[in-house]
Amino acid sequence: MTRAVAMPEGAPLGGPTGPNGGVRTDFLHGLLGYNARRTSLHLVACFVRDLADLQLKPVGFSVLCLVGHNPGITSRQLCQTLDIQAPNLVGLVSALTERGCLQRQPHPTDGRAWGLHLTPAGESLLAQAETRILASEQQACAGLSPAEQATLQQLLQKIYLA
Amino acid sequence: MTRAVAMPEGAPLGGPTGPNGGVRTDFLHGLLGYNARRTSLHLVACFVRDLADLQLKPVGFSVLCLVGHNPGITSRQLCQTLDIQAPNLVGLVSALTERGCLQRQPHPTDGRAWGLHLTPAGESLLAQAETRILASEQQACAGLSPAEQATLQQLLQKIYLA
DNA sequence: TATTGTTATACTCTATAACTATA
DNA sequence: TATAGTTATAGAGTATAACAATA
Repeated sequence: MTRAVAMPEGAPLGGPTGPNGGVRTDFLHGLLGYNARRTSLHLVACFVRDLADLQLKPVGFSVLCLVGHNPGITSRQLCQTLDIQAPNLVGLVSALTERGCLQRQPHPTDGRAWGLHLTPAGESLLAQAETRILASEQQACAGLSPAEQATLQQLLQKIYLA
Repeated sequence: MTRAVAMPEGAPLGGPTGPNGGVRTDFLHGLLGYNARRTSLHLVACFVRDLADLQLKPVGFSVLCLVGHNPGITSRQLCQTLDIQAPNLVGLVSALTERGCLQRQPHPTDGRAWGLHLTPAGESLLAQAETRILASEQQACAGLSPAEQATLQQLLQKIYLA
C-alpha cells in the first residue's frame, strides 16, 4: 500500500478527539438493527463465558431446552422453531447424543423421523443450564427493572415473530 | 447410525403435535439473549435483502457510516467503537477503498495511523444507504409504535453499553 | 412426488499470533 | 516498551446441493 503524497486542501484532518473517543455514533445508535446486534453479541458472550464449564453455547442450549420441554420432538420441528438449517442441526444433535444427554427413538407414526428425548444426564444438564443462564442474564441486565425486562422481551418478539 | 430396537416403557412418544407445531418455547421466549439474537438475525436478513444492490452489509455500512460522520477517524477508533478486531477491519476498509468510497490520508500527528475519509462516491453511497436502511427498519418494525421503537432502543443500549 | 434426515462442501464471520513501522 | 496497522491462518457458524429412506 502506498501512502498518499498530496494532501487535499481544506480536508479536515485528525478525526474525532473529544471525550470517550469523541466518535459520533448518533445514526448507528438510532438503528434498531445495530442496537439489537450489539446486544445480542454482548449477551452471547455472557452466555458462553458463564456456561463454559457446562460446554453449552446458545444454539446447543436451545436444542437441549426444546427437547427437554417437548419430549419426542423431531429434527424438523427443531429446525422450524429455531429457524436453523437442517444440515446444521445434525452436528448439534450428534454432539449432545454422544455426550449422553440426548436419545433418538423411532417416531411412532413416521418411519423417516426420529423422536428426540433427554436422558437423565440430559435432564440434569438442562436444569443446571437453565439456572445458570437466568443468573447470567440477571447480571447482564442489572440496569433494567423487571418491568423493563418484560417490556424488552415483548417488543423484541413483536419484531422477529411478525 | 443404528436405529434403537427396544422402546423404553412409558416413554412419551410422538412429540408435540398441537397448533403451530405445538412446540413449547416458554423458557426460550423468557430469555433476553434468545429474543435479542432472533431479532438481530431477522433484522440483519432484512438489511442484507434491502441493501443488496448497494453491496453493503451491516458491518461494512457501520464503517462507512462512522467514517462519514467522523472524517479522519482511525482504524483503531473504528475497532473500539464497533467492538471488532483490528485484523477483521482491514478487509472492510480495503474493499470500500477499492470501491472508491474511502480514502486513507496520513494522520496529522501520528505517523503510524491513517485518517479515513469518504470520497464523493462514498458520501453518495452513505446517503443512499442511510435512507434505505431507515425504510427497511420501518417495514420490519411496522408493528411497533414510534414510542415503542424509542423505548426498545433505549433498553437495548442499557445492556450493551453497560 | 414430497418429505425427513444426512453427507459433503463452500462461504462468511470471527479470533489469535506474529510481523513492521512508528510513538 | 507500547501502539497502529497489517498478514496469515485457524476456527466457528451458516448456506446450498445432492442423496437414501420413507410418506
